[in-house]
Amino acid sequence: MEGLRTREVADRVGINSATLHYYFSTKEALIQGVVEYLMRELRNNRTKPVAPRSALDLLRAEFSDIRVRLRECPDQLIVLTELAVRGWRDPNIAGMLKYLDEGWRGHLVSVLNAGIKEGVFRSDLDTKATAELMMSQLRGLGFQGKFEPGRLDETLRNLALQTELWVLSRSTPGRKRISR
Amino acid sequence: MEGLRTREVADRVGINSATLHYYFSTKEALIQGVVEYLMRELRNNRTKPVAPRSALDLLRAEFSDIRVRLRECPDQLIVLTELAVRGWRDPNIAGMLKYLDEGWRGHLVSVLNAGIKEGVFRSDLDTKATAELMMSQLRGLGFQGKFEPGRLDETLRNLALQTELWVLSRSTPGRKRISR
Amino acid sequence: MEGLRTREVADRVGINSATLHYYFSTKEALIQGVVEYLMRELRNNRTKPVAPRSALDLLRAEFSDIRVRLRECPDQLIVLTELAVRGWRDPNIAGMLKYLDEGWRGHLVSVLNAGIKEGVFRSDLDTKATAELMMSQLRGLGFQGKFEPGRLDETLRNLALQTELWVLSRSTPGRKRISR
Amino acid sequence: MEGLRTREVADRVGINSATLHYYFSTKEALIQGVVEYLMRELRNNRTKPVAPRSALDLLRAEFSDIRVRLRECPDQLIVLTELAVRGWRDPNIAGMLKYLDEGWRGHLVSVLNAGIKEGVFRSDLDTKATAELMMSQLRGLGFQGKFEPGRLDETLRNLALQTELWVLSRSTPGRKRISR
DNA sequence: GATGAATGAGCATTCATTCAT
DNA sequence: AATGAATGAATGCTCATTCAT
Repeated sequence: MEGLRTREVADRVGINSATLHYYFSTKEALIQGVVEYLMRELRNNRTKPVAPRSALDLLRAEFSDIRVRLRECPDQLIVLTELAVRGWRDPNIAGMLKYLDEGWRGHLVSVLNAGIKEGVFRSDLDTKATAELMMSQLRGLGFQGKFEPGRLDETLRNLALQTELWVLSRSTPGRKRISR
Repeated sequence: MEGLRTREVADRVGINSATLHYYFSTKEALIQGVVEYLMRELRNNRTKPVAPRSALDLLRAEFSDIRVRLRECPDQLIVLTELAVRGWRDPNIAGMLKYLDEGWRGHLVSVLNAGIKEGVFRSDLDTKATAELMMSQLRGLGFQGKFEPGRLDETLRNLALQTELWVLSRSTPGRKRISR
Repeated sequence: MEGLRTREVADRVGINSATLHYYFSTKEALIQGVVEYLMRELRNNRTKPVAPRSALDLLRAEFSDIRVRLRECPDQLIVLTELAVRGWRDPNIAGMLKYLDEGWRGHLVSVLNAGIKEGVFRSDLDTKATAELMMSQLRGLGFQGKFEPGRLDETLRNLALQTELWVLSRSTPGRKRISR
Repeated sequence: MEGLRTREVADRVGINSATLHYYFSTKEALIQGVVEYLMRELRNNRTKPVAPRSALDLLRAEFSDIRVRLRECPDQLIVLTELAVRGWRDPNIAGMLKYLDEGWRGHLVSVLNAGIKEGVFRSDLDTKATAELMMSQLRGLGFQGKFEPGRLDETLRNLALQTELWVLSRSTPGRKRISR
C-alpha cells in the first residue's frame, strides 16, 4: 500500500493525477474508497439462495461462493489480503476490516447454529471458534490467489470437505453420507 | 516492505545509514539478507525429536512448533506474511519463498506418507494435496498474528484437531482416540 | 500576496472559482482590480473640506483623515502595506503605487506651499523633502495597523504634533499660534 | 514569504534543494534561521561607542547606524520589512519580532531618559511614546529601502533633525501648551 | 570500517487556469 | 453568466544511494 503511487493509478485510469485528487483528495481517501467499494462488493455479490436451504447447503455455498470469486475476480481477494497487511499499521483500515470480519463471523455462526438446530451438525460444536477457524483458513487461500489457480481450487475443495468432516464428525453414524 | 526505511533500520541498530549501506549495498540486498536469515531460522529451530517418533507425533509436533514460534517470535511470522505479499510483485522474493515452501511441503509429505505406511493415517489420503492444505491453513494464521494471541492459540488448537480428524478419518475405528 | 488563493476569494464571495476567472481572467488582474478600487477609495473618501481652510487646518486634516481610516477600515491600510512589499517584485504594482504616491506627494506639497505663502509655516521649509518625510512616517504606521490600535493612535497623535513643530519651528515668533 | 521557493534558495546558494533540507529540515526552519541570523546581526553590529557619550550623541548614533546599515546591507532592512508583514499571519515570526522590538524600544527609552537626566532633553518628554514614535518612523523607511537610496538618505537626515527638534523643543517658553 | 554531507529521482499535493456545457 | 470537471506546472519534502574523508 505504501508502494501505491497515485500517479500510476491515475495513468492506469487514463486521467491526470490532479484529476484523481479532484475525486479522492488524499491517497488515504483513495484507499478508503477502495475498501468501501470492496465491502459493498463482498456484501452484495453473494450467491442468492433461490430457495430455503439446509445449513449444510449454506455451508457449502460459503465455499462455492469463494470459488466463484476466486475465479472471476481474484484481484478482489488479493487486494483484501494486502489491506489486511496494511491494517497492521493503519488503524483506520484495521477498523473497517474488523467490521467486515464481524459481519462474516456473524453469518458463519448463524449458519453453524442452524445446522446444530437441524440436528445435522454435532451438538458440541463451538460455533464461534469454528467460524474463526474457517475464516482463518480461507484467509490463507488469499496468499496463493495470484498464481496457480488450479492447485488453489483443489485446496479449496479439500478445505470444504475437511470442514464438513469437522462439523459433522461426532454425529458418527450419519457421517458417511457426506462423502462426495 | 515499501514502507521500510533503511535509515530507520540503521537507527534501530545504532549505526549510521551509510554504514548499513556498507554491508547491504542495496535495500533489496537488505531484504534478501532478512529472508536468508529467516529461512535459516525456520529450518534450524525446529523442536529436535529426541527419539524416533510416530508419524502422528511428528504431525502434532508440526503444530506445536508453530505454537511455540507464535509465542516466542511472532515477528518472524509477521515478516514472513509481509514477504509473501511482497513476493507477488518481487519475483526474487517469490523465488526464495517458493524454495522455502517446497522444503516445507516435502517435509509434510514425508510425514504423511510415513503415517500411511504405519497404517495410522487413512490409506487414500492425497498426501501432496493435504500438505498443501495444511500450509494454506497455517499461512492464514499469520494474519491475526499481530493481535489477540489468545484467540489465535485456540484457532491453532482446533486446526490441529481438524487436521488429525482429516488424516485419520476413514481409518474409522481408531479415530475416536484422537478426541481430546 | 503570493499567499492569496483565488479559490478562497471566490468562496468568500460565494461564487465558483471559475466564475471569478470569468470576471478577472488572471490572479494578476484580480490584484490590479483591488489596487484600482483602493486608489479610488483613497482618493475619494477624503474628509470634504466644508469651507476654505488654512494650510495648518489642511495639514491637521491629513492626519485626522488617516486616524479615521485607521479606525474604520484598517484593512485598507494593511492591504496597502502588503501591496507596497509586493511592489518590490512586481513592477506592475510598483507603477500603480508610484502613481498613487505622486498624487499624495503633490497634495502635501501644495498644502505646505500654501502654509508658507500664508506666512504660517517657516519659509525655509523644503516642501518636497518634508512631504516625503511625512509619507515615510505615515507608511511606518501601517506596520502596527494590525494590532494595538490604542498605541497606534497615540503614535499618530505624536506624529502630528512633531510635524507641526517641524513646519512651524524656525518661524519662531508665530509658533505660539499652533496651540489647539 | 509564501512566495519563497526552497528550490530557488538552494539554486542561489549553489546546492541541491535536498541538501538545503539537510540543514533546514523545513521551510519554516529556514525562515527561523534567517530571523535568528538577522537578530544577531542587528544586535551585534552596532557602532561601538568609543568613549562615554552624551545622550544627544547616542540619539544621533541611532540614526547614523541606520544610515550605515541602509548603505551597506539594505537587504537586511528589506527582509526585516517582509518579515514584519509575514508576522501578521505567522505568530511564530511575530513573537520573534516582538522580542526584537522590545529590545530596541528599551534601548531608545534608556537613551531618552539619559538625555532628560542630563537636562538636555525636555523634562516632560514621554519617553516610551517617543521611542514608539521613532520606531514607527524608522520602520517606514524600510519601504523605500529598495530604490532611490539618495532620496532615502535625505529623508533619514530630516527625520533625525525633526526628532532632535522634538526632544529638545521645550527649551522655548511658549511651547508647553501644545503638549497634551 | 565508519560516517557526515550531498544528491537525483520521485512523491503526494496544490493551484491558477481551461473547457465543455 | 455560471460552473463542475479537468489539467500542467509547480512545491515542499522524502529517501536510497554516493562520496570524500
